[in-house]
Amino acid sequence: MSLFWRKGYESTSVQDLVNITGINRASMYNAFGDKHGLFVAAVDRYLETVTSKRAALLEAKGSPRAAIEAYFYDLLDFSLGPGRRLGCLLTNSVVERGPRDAEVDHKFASNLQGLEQRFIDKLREGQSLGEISSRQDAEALAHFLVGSMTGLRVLARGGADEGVLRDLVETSLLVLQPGVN
Amino acid sequence: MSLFWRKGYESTSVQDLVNITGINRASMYNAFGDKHGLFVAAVDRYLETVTSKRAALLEAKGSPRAAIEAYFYDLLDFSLGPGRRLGCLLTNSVVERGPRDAEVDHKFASNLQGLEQRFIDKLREGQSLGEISSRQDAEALAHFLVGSMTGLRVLARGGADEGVLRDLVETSLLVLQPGVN
DNA sequence: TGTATTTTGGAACAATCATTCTAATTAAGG
DNA sequence: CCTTAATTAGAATGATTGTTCCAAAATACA
Repeated sequence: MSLFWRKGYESTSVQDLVNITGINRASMYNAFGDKHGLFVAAVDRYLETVTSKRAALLEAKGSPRAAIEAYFYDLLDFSLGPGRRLGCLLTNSVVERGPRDAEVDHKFASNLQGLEQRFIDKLREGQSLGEISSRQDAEALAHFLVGSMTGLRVLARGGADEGVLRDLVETSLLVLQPGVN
Repeated sequence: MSLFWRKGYESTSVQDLVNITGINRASMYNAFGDKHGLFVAAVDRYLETVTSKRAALLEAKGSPRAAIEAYFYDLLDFSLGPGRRLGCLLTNSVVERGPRDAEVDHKFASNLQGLEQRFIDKLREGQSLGEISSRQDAEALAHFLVGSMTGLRVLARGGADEGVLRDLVETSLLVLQPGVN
């Protein structure tokens, strides 16, 4: 998973994977079928561990807006960590392989849709509490947040300065602030 | 350029390039040195043609906010075109190769910085005219716009629905709207 | 303990990779 | 037209790719 995350699919050879895991080549093929099968398994593991842990922040009781903010700041902190400017494995994969890998394409779409739905729920909740702006409907805001998050991940991988990422997060969250309707 | 745009660097073989261009292998190596040299030339050409043409929209006289809006809607239209869900060649390249390709990394950073500066200029202008919000300084807004734009490009490549991209653009532009300070 | 099943090391595979070479052909310049 | 340079076709290079195979070692299970 780490290797695919860092180097992408094509640039990671089966030999690289054998070297870093210490697992025998034959065992790998026996367990995962082929390189692509192992790759898909790595992406799944990524989603189960890294991504879904952060998504849990969106389920927190209490202020919906605080939950969304916690989500974004957690992502920001992670994106800034040393040696962690890797972006998102799934996002990287869809950029590299999306058009030619239906499985990756589908995972990306469904993962994003799932997140979007969580956003929508929290946004609606926040709107009815009056702590989130109702200038736009929850769907539009959720689409906006998904786009902003995607930009954050890619800019992080691109090596953008901390200030850029921070401004992006802060300004995006400002959109949620209720003002004059 | 088209091939690298569509398939990325690693998945595009020199043989593919020979086939599609009709140029002899030896001539290519004579002109560009190696595959990477040709790739860099393709990225440069992309920036000169595709990207800089859109950047020119930001130089338009008249309303600065309208110029920024024109820029984003032009990008949106292009991103939605049939067979055009390719994202941005430079962004795709930095995702695939950034960490291991200093040249691509540098091009990405300097290109983004150039765009950011154009945004800043227009934003300042708009702020002094009162047609752009002064709740945040121009730098923060520019960083936000750069991030939003990056998200748009990546989501487009990921095959996101038109509505998602449109909401992302509209909501991002709404941030510029002056409200109560 | 004895049998069945996995795992291992490592060779072998054909295909493809980027790159270089040679020799023939075409184009350019005066 | 003649010479020099550039371009071509295509073979050849050695390295690396993903994948398979085989016999030996290790493990699991009864």
